Amino acid sequence: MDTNPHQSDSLHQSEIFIGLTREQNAALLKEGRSITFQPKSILFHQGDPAKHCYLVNQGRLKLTKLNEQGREVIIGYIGAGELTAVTALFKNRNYLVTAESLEETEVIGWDKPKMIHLIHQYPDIAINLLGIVLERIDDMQHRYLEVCTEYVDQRIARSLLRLMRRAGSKTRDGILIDIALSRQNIADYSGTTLYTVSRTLSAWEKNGWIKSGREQIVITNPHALVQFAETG
Amino acid sequence: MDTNPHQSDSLHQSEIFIGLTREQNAALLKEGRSITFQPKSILFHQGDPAKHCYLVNQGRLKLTKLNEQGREVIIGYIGAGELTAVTALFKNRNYLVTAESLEETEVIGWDKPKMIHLIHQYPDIAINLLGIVLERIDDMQHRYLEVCTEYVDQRIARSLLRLMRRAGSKTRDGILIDIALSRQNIADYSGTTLYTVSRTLSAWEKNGWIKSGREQIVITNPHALVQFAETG
DNA sequence: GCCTGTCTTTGCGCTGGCGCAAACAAGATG
DNA sequence: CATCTTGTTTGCGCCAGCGCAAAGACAGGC
Repeated sequence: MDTNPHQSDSLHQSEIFIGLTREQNAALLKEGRSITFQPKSILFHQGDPAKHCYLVNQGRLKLTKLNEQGREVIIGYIGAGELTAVTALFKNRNYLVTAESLEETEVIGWDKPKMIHLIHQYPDIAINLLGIVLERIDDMQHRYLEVCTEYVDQRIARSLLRLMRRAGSKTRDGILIDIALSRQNIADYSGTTLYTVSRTLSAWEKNGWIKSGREQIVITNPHALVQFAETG
Repeated sequence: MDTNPHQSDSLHQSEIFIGLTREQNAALLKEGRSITFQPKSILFHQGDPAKHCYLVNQGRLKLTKLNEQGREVIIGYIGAGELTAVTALFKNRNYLVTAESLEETEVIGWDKPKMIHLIHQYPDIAINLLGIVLERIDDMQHRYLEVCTEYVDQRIARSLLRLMRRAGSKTRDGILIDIALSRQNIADYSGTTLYTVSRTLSAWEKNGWIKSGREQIVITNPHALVQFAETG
């Protein structure tokens, strides 16, 4: 599937459209190209020449990064209304991360010349992009600080809380993180190992702070987790 | 000192001016406000309401970030032609880091309304800002990956190499890092402790890779350091 | 309903790196 | 030149967290 996107879905909620008129909005969408990916597809690999920037319209992406030895970390999970690979639009570079769809995922892609042209017409787009990119810096700086200064289990708590805020849905038991998350995934997102994650979650389950299953986390006591994340 | 900046110095070298005409360039400078700080002055504190974005014209700034317990990391060092606190222009937020001058430092500051106005006139400014900010994301993502996956001494090697590229000056013995750097500073920049840095540097000095003194590092064998950083 | 593959748990031993303490070095000050 | 302050080195003990290994749990396919 590979069509022209039209004004629909949850698109208008994205930060990239803030302050744009209906016409500007439509022009932006018209220049983009809608693509739908099956679950577990790779949108792009870290190191490939960066051609397109993507807005997620529906579904969810996992962004990962490898070092020279092949060790992996998860940079983030992004969902509807969020952008990735903005680098492709402004630098002649390779993708900095690998993007993989978790579910069936629809994205809108723009290439560099089109977006540069659009920005010259509607500078508000650039301002919105700056807002989005600055948000990511904030996130990365925080997580960098945390991994440098805090204990592993604090960081695991912070990871769960972050994922809860992005993808939490209320259930009878507590707040379910609506992403299939293995212990390994949580480890890669927290800068630790699956063993340590498993031990830590077991302890929290005994405390009654969470309920966990196979690739599933329900947070039953967010307040306790916040407290723990901040004080250790 | 607090005057109107004029076209001089090394200003034109900054990424923010790329592709601007002489007039646009002048307009941008005209809206900014030049301020000179004595060594070891605080430009702004993390947590203060973010009012101004700064371009360093001369001198050098240290950017640091604290966590809830007061543990500190160094986010980076920036010199002439580089920007900080771009957040101030696009988010109604507080400063994410603390900025301190190392030497006597001249900066140009812009506030939000002026810069937004300028961008609407000259969208290329926004494109340049995006390039700058994306560069920082790249840096933070790399360092995040490194602190999650690599050994301390690899990270110390990478820190020295980064600082060498930013502030290295060739001398008879090797490449001198032209910043007063204590072991503590290197530790805060690498996510470790001053003791570990000291031990590691001692070992490298024995290997003949570096020569170090009080708050001073000369890299005598950069290639060996690169090799070590990548393979451990 | 059984089998297979993936995910999770937990015991156990090990080690990378932390951090105290104490001695030493190098500028700064007067 | 003597003193003071601030930075550096290194020995030593310790522990947070890693990672193997082996067993257990769960889900999906046929």
